[in-house]
Amino acid sequence: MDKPNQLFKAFSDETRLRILNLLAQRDHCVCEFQAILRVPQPRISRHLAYLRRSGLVNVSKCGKWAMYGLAKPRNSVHASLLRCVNGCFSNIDFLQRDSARGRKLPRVKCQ
Amino acid sequence: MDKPNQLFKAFSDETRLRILNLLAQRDHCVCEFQAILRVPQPRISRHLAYLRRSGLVNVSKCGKWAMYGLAKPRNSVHASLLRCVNGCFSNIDFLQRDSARGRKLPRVKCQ
DNA sequence: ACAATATATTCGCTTAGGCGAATATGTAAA
DNA sequence: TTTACATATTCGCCTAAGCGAATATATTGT
Repeated sequence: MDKPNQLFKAFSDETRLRILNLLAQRDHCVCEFQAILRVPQPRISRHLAYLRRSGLVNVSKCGKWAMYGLAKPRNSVHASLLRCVNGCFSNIDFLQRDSARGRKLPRVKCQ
Repeated sequence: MDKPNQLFKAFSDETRLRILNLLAQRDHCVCEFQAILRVPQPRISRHLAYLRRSGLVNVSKCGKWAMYGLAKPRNSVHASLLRCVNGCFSNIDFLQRDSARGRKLPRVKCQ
């Protein structure tokens, strides 16, 4: 497997774009995504599962939280898409609003 | 409209990736795509229509041929994706094989 | 033990979009 | 004008994947 178009498909949903954009800032748990994105929790978990299957994020359990972070790029398309997250996403209004909300969110105390 | 995830969706199909990759080299008509990609013609026309709707390519009629070319980027995501076409696609084997076939194809005489 | 919190998964439904086969249309060459 | 070529579109079918609602499971605090 590992067809290049699969990675683009992972970027082709708005909720997933918003998640990836937030993860460019720092790792987040599901409940933080809930607070920032204001969408139902099953929807967030569903898309996180999709991103995990695509190899774009990884999870680490930490007490009762599941911390999600961006995975290291495994090929050039992956790397290129990550550069897009960190670069051109700053021109997209609703993603920047998410980032702003993310910055003023208190961290979950983990460990 | 013009949601950023729509552009990624346009990249999320293999046939469309192959078309975009070939267009990075030069403009092509449908029959050239047929010769290079070796897939049925309606499939090519279908995906070209999709790419046109997405604002990624434009057509110009030229005698009995329809010449397709990459559209000028309209925003930063679009520009970023075009950079990916010209950059990281060179690491993808089947796309490079397409490009090679494209290079040795005789041009259609138009005008 | 119980309640609250955090997360994942299943269900049934609905839509987008992929496909090949067939067909329609437009242009040019004979 | 008939024929061949180039392209687009329609059809019916099928799968991927989106959604909310409900529910299951795990962990922690009381």
